[in-house]
Amino acid sequence: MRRKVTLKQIAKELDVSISTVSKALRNSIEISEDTRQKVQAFAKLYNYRPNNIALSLKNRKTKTIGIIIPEIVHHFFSKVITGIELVANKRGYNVIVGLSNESFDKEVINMQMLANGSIDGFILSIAKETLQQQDYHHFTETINQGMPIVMFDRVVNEIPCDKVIVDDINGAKKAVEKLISTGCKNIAIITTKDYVSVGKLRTQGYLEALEDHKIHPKSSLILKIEDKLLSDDHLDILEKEIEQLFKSNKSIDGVFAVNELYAVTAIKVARKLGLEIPKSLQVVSFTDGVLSKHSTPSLTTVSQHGQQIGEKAADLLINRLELEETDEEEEEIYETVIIETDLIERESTK
Amino acid sequence: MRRKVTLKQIAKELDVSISTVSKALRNSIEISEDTRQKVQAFAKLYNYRPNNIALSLKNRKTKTIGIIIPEIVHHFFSKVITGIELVANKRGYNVIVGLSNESFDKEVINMQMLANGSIDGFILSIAKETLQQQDYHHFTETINQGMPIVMFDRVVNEIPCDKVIVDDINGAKKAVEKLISTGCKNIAIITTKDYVSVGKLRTQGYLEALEDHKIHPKSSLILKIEDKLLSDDHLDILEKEIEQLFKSNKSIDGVFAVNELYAVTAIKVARKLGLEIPKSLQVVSFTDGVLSKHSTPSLTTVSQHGQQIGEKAADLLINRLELEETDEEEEEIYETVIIETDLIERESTK
DNA sequence: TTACCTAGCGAAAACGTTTTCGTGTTAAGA
DNA sequence: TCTTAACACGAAAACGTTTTCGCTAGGTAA
Repeated sequence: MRRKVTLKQIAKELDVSISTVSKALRNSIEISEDTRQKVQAFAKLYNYRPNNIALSLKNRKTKTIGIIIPEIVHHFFSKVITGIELVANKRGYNVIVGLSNESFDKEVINMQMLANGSIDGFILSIAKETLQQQDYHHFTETINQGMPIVMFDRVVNEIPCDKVIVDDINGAKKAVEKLISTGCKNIAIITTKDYVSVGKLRTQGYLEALEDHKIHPKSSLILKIEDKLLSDDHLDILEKEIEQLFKSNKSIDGVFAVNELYAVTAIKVARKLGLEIPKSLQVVSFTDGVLSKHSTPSLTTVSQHGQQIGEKAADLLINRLELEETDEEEEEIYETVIIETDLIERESTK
Repeated sequence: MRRKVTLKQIAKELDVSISTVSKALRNSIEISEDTRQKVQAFAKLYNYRPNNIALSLKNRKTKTIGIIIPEIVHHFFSKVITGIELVANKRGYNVIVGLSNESFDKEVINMQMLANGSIDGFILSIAKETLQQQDYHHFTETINQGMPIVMFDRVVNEIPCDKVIVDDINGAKKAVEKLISTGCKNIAIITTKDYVSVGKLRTQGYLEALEDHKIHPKSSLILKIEDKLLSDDHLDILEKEIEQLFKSNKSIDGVFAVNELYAVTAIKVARKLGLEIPKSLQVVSFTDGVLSKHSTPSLTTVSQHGQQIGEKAADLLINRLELEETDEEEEEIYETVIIETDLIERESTK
């Protein structure tokens, strides 16, 4: 087992100085053709590669991006990571992942672990607990220390940083309009409590779509689920709540669910109640994940283009990192990119 | 914007030496109570944190684990990452993720990027292309340079490293035995071509289960799918193949699918052909993902405990890293941990 | 008084690079 | 022969730590 070879070892072996080796490997004109060849041959033989850590220390940058997301076992977030990784790698960066698990403390700790030199900047989506507590000091501190952040999906406006968001309102509008245009008169929404920003926005889109078509929203058709129910353990509670919704509103002919799970659960319940889909009940969901595509009936859904979001976020971050490099005057102008959604029509609507 | 403060700056500010500051912060007895308090107060005020990169360089270890997986938009792999991240964080390590995208080249490049000092060891699952080409030099080279590897799920025996694998054979046996015990007489398997190691093993389990029950396997009931069809674009081809299987074998009353997608697709096709599930056709799948749980009917499935695999892999790797540290004599004894599967019974079987 | 100990601190090396700034040798020009 | 310039290379600093080893001043023991 031979350890990784260093410049020093090569220098010693060839009886030249470290500087000479370094220069020879970088094809400096200062070094004679002879020496250069000798060094390069030797380096190749021993498979020399510069030590990244030493380079990071010297250059004061790591060429690594830190990602903090609430969870990874989630179609949308893993798609985003795929996108980030794609452009990061293309542009010579690595990606280091921290999971907040929707917890404020873990988010803070994870950011501290990474902010001490391990990475050049963050791409993150805020934990639910953080959104609830509205404590964002760890973000501002990080930014104040000169480390740029790009937020995606779950963002807060008061933080000065680039952001990549989904057009939740319009996405929801598209979904509801689809239901309206196919003849639904009583459209229910299954959404989350308002502190989940995306839930709130999608609810808003739902209301706007109804308003645009002169339909008066009924509060009995708006079901707000306590978000913790997303965890699988509470699936039965979720089912009960939805069943209650259907039973007390027999006239429902369309459902807009703000995520896949709510949608498939709604379908499951509806079937149990003898409703036929899409004939007597149409369903549209948000988030185009594996469930939408492969459940029966497959779901008409609003696609958020997670990968594209990741790609954009990575580009924004790296652009800013490399701009700082040349122009020490950083402009404090931050961008908010909105990624448009698409409505993907499948079997759950007419 | 104030940049991160360093020992040097604190030293200058307080008019002491760098060594004194360092020692004071680490509560060395060499430093007087007075100085210690002064330094610690100052450090706290300016929120001093040691620079990770400098520590990594000095200690010759990064406290970071490199993960290379074929893809991340996949329930099993993201579960594994969750597990790795969990114990890594608990034990003071970070996690850096590389995606091979099932490509040999990307696997090699990713490993090279990380192996140059960025990480202390790898946890990985081999890309399909690598398995096909059977070129494993990048693994042996990494190991020869003194960097430990832990492989999980898709492993090759000839590489000297710790491994964490699923008991695919027994998992498949459990699945098939479930079908047999509920009265199935003609059990088909939908699997992958043999170069995918896990597909091969699950097929083997299927055959063994049949044999154990004196059932003669029929080659017409074994459908081997070209694995590239897993990508969504080829869904229709997959459907056609399965339809063909059912049509030419009307007597099939049980299906064992080696992954969720094959299973739900089989169910879809079966329904189209008028088969009732689980009454006239029972289905068991491998991999307990989101589809199994939430599709209708929900799937009886073999759970691989991805998170547990991740946790175990991380523990194995970190144990080895910290063993190297104390005892320079590394024992070249590698462990292969087998994680048992569980059969989770749901609606797709009787 | 001499010798010695100890508390408290600083200098310097080391981790592996890159880069700036010498410096010595040789050959060409005057 | 002397000056100068090009050439080829080396020394050293810097990135931010930790740690070993010395050093000094003051105190204690003989």
